[in-house]
Amino acid sequence: MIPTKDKILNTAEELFADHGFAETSLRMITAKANVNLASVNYHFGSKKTLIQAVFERFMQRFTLDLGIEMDKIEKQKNFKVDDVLGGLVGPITNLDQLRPDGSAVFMNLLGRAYAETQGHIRRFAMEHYADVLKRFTQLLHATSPKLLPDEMFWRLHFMLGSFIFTLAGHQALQEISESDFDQKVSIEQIVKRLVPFMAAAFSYDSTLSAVTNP
Amino acid sequence: MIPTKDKILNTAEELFADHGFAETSLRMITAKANVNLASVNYHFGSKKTLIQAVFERFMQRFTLDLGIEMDKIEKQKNFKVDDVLGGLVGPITNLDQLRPDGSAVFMNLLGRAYAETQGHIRRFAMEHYADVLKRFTQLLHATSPKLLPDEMFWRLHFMLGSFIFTLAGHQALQEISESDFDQKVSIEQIVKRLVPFMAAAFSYDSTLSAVTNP
DNA sequence: GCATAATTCAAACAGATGTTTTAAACATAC
DNA sequence: GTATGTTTAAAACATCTGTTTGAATTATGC
Repeated sequence: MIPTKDKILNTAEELFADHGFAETSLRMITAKANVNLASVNYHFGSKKTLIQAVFERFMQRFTLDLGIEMDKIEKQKNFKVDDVLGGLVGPITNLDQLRPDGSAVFMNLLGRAYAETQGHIRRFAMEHYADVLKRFTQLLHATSPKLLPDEMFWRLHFMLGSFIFTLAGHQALQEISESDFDQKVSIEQIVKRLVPFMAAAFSYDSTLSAVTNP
Repeated sequence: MIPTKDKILNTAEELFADHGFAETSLRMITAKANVNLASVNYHFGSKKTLIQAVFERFMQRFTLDLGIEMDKIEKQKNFKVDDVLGGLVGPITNLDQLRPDGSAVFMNLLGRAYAETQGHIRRFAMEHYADVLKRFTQLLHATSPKLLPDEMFWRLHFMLGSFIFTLAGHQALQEISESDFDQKVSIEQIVKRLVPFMAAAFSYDSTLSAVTNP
């Protein structure tokens, strides 16, 4: 028998990813999970903290795996941008073994969290991501030490946008890809396409403006 | 005296951008706009159509300007990726003359619309953007005719993600930039930094994998 | 100036929301 | 087996939501 607390988390996770936070009511969750309405407030205190709890499960696993991946990269002597960005593939796809379709669900949640109103999820997530993101930034910077800090900052967020946006909306993109090109793509394949694309952007030299065409 | 309909549109626009659609109630709008609650349903029918009306004002101007920009580029004989992407700068910044902080507001709305639940705004927007986006795609493809259609598709959406995500969250980024680097940046400056970055990504050749480092 | 239409207004509507309450059921320990 | 603490249950709570109503007001055309 699955504990009530877990039943709530599992169902909330699914519904949040599908419909968003504001659009998912506690009654929708408790009805689908077959638990009492009051149990959410009993176990989690409020809806807000339930949302954070849903995030926490994913983040723990993700940041753990990402940290390990960073360690590996750090030990390499001549790692490149592609290596650092490629380090994201594992931690993302590993979420699928945390739960069926885990990576997809997490990316949906992430996208929604970023568009969130008061940004309380964003703030909450940033606290947990802070150290990992810092290591990630440092490794990236090590591959392109010539880049000025402010340029680093912007490029990092440009990339972040592409990642979150693409993966949060991957369902729609997958459907289009299948109907237009007969290509059924997984999240892993999307990320693997995205990595060299962003790596090329990241390692371009802004001192030579782009006049290097034949 | 500003017509009630416009008062509603102006205030709704501001609140939607600041707080999101679901989190902005008609009572918040009508109170701030100093109009009667019922006037929203009288003038717009429903909240849903009000949201669309808010979008429409921006989209008309944006697509118009973007079309003009495309015409110019099309007439050049040897336009490059940077030229096509650079064509976005004008139409975006022009929104500031449509209304104070217009580009910022519009980008906020766009970001929120993309995270929207049922995607009714997304669908609505896509209908209006369809032809412009198609021209945009064609011009981009013309700069890199070797790219296979599916690779084109993905790169286009990777870029779209970077643009929308960055510009939708520009306020936070601007604040960080100012506190960390003492650099006060405008949306125009962000876009102008983003364009060569994405251009470099877009024009990278995936047949030669990235081994072209010194 | 009058009739007609368009707009504004206050009030109420019906329903959904998160949260709290109080009692019942359950589990655990002694 | 009784006492204690934990969990579930049904119901009510207060509040907020978008929308509708019907009368009052204002503007428009003649």
